[in-house]
Amino acid sequence: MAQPKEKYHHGNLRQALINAGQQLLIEKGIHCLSLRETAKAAGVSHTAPYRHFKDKDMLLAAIAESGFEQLAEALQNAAESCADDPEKQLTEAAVTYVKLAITHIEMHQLMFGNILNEDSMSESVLEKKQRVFDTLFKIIENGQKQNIYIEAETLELAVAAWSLMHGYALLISSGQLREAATSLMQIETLARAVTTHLMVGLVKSEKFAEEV
Amino acid sequence: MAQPKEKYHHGNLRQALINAGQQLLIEKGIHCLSLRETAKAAGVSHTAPYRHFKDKDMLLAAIAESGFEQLAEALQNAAESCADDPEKQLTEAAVTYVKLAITHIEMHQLMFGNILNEDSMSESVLEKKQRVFDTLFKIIENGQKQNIYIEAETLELAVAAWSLMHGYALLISSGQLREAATSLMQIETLARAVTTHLMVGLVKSEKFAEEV
DNA sequence: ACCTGAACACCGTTCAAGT
DNA sequence: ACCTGAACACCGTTCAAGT
Repeated sequence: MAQPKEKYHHGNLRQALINAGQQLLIEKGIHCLSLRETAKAAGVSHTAPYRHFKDKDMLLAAIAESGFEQLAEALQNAAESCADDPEKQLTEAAVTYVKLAITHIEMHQLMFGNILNEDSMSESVLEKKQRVFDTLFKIIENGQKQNIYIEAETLELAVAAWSLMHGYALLISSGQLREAATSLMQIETLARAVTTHLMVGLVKSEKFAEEV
Repeated sequence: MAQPKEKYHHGNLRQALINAGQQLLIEKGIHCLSLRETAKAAGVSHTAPYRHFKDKDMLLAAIAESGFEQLAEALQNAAESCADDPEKQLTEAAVTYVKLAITHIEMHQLMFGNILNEDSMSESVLEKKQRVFDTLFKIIENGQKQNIYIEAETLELAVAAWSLMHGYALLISSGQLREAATSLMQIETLARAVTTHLMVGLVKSEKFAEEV
């Protein structure tokens, strides 16, 4: 009785394939994740997945779905842990984003590495992906309401913040910043520094005082 | 006489393979670029490339090399076009970076999409890659010398700037910002806005005046 | 030295066939 | 309905063999 979806020989082959695929992704990397091996790991023939996914991309998107969910939730938690301090909210969100990205490099690459085609994402995947950006957007919006952030377009500020943390995470995870930061602690410290630079700006404020 | 490297039936099979590969990369995308097709396009058997490249990754790295070179040069030109104005230098570098990334999406993805293994890059590739970051670093350094940018670690500021433009370019090229900007003009406008936000900061400067 | 062709162990996908 | 096995057209890589 338990679950309503008792099937052929799996309780739920769809979910079993997603789990097996996620496991393989973590263990062997995105470029060694094959449909055939995923099916084998789930104990079915290599054509069985086609009962549940139109093609390989659809399986990958389904695997990424839980990643988007997890990321949105982590950002949400980070934001809620310091709801009274918008600046800290943004810093913590950035650190959370970067940490999650580099501790789940393969998953992050699947999610944001241009591997998934937007067309091969179901509505529920797109919705979860959107939630990631929405969380960030709300942090900025909140900071503007509390009169901490400048009154520019919220979207512009959110894109700036997202670009910064996303770019930083990718530069780290692709090894481009190996000379600047290697240990997890250095990476986090640099992440905080970089986020602060965005909040405070690169240009000397005295200069603006002069100009204005 | 011309070139010293007159070979079997190609003047220079190595270069012919790089060119053919680059062509295929642009036409069909990184995931449809195969060694076998590249060899075929260059008019040799599918095993001939192994005379010139240890494996497929080495061929890909060689293709990316010219991309790094081109990018470093474009950034250099952008910087030189306004050597007297550090703020403009950074904005123009960012716009140049983003433009090049999105007009050569496939190449940019090969260069920065975590496809190439650092280990499978020759010294000359690594050196050209480094030049990209160096150009950016020098723009910041120059701005600091001219007393325009704050006196923090140059490396931190350069990483912030690079993260921002890199993240923005990748978010654009992977379609994550389709709702925020679609046309090339919108993309450029948003790039300028985002770069300005980094330079000026998200946090209201009055707030700092109060605090200090 | 430089290139080829056959061979190997993999892919993703399709399709007729089985229960 | 759900799954299988053979088949197809691709991969990257190795290796003995050709000139």
